[in-house]
Amino acid sequence: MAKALAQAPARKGPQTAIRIREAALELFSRLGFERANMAQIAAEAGVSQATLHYHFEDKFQLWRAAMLQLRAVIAEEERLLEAAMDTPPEVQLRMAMRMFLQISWRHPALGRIVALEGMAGGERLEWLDAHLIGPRNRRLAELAKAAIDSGALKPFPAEILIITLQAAAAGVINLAPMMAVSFDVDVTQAPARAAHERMILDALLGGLLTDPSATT
Amino acid sequence: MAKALAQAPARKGPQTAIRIREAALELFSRLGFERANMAQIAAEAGVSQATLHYHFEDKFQLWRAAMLQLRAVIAEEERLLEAAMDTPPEVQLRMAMRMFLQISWRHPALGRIVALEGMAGGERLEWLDAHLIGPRNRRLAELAKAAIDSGALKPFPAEILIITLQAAAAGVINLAPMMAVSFDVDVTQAPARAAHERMILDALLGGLLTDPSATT
DNA sequence: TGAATTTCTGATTACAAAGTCAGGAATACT
DNA sequence: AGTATTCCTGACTTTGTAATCAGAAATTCA
Repeated sequence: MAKALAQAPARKGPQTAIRIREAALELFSRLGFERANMAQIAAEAGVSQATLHYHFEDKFQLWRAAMLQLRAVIAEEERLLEAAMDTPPEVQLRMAMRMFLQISWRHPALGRIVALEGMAGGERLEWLDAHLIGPRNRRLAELAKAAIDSGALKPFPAEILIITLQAAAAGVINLAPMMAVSFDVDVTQAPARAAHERMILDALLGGLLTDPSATT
Repeated sequence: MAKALAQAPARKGPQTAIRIREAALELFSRLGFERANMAQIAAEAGVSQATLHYHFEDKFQLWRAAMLQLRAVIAEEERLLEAAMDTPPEVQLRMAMRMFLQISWRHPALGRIVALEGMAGGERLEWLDAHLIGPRNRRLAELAKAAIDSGALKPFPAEILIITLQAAAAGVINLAPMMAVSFDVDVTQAPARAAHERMILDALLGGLLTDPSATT
């Protein structure tokens, strides 16, 4: 009966595919690839499990399709960064981190996916590197290198610096369940988010700069 | 035949239980709870799968037993911290972070487990909070609060600060597979580790202090 | 209208992985 | 020696889950 209502257009194709991808993204990011199961995703999307296999060949392909949803987000970030190409690298880096924070709060799935697959290794990480995170990581590392060469950033290995900054920024967001259990703190509240952003951008990034007052 | 050698004492009980726990810890931490399977763990430990169920009731209990192996490590850290109770809180915090880094490099399992379960939530996180990470987290947060009250640390929310610092420190270690794929960098090499430690303790922690030169 | 196409589903299959159990082998106890 | 106990195993059962498939329902097109 609920079905009859939603099923008014029998060829509701693209719409259901989108719902499936959204449900898949949510569950994959919250639970990881193995723990998220097709039945759950189907239920979340309001379709039968067989429908998943009609739209997507197998679980891995569904996962990739869900990941590609995130590309639009990344693309937007890249567009904004391009527009600031002529500013000094340390300013670009700060902008990039600010965008990373905004994106991470708006799309916590991204950070969780990267953390999950980035720890595990394997074919899904290879795929992520090629399609989502690799180009971005390498560009940020170049930015850090440029900032180090110009003397604005302290001379730490650029790759380690970039990953550490991102891990610091995403940590509190990814570990929200632990923050709730250990501290009974809800970090999704606006005040917590604002403090978090200041801490990352001013204190931590500031500690990496040779002259913290320069970009503030 | 290899069995006959190792099996000299037929009641090799405790020894095999230990081997099982070690294998379980390694696999659980590398793959997470679901991806690690009993057959793998049994093979790694050199026993049959049924033996796992002889020593441990089920998979969850085996997981808990493996986690308890890590308690000794944590306990050592706590002991060292107790000995420094009379130093200023910001110095204690720096010590704690230095120990956290050492422990994380020596036992990468810990950080991976915390990241995996801390993102997912659920009964395993509750258990970890009660038995492994909760008391430690809360003590570090108290330390941070004290350092903030004394004016040594910038006034960010202590809980967020502590988790961010740990996430920053563990990030590069946990994400070693991603560092390898994205940058072709092996962060387990000594130079990378030394740079990482300086970055966390001096630059990042320094950025959180009101007077970075105080504890260096 | 009626055939063809697209979208979706219930029922089923295939398989992997957790968990059970009867019994064998070594050792300890008397 | 003989019995009991501990430790371990191969074979089996059960369960959870991905994947398949024949066909139903809706829609489009001729």
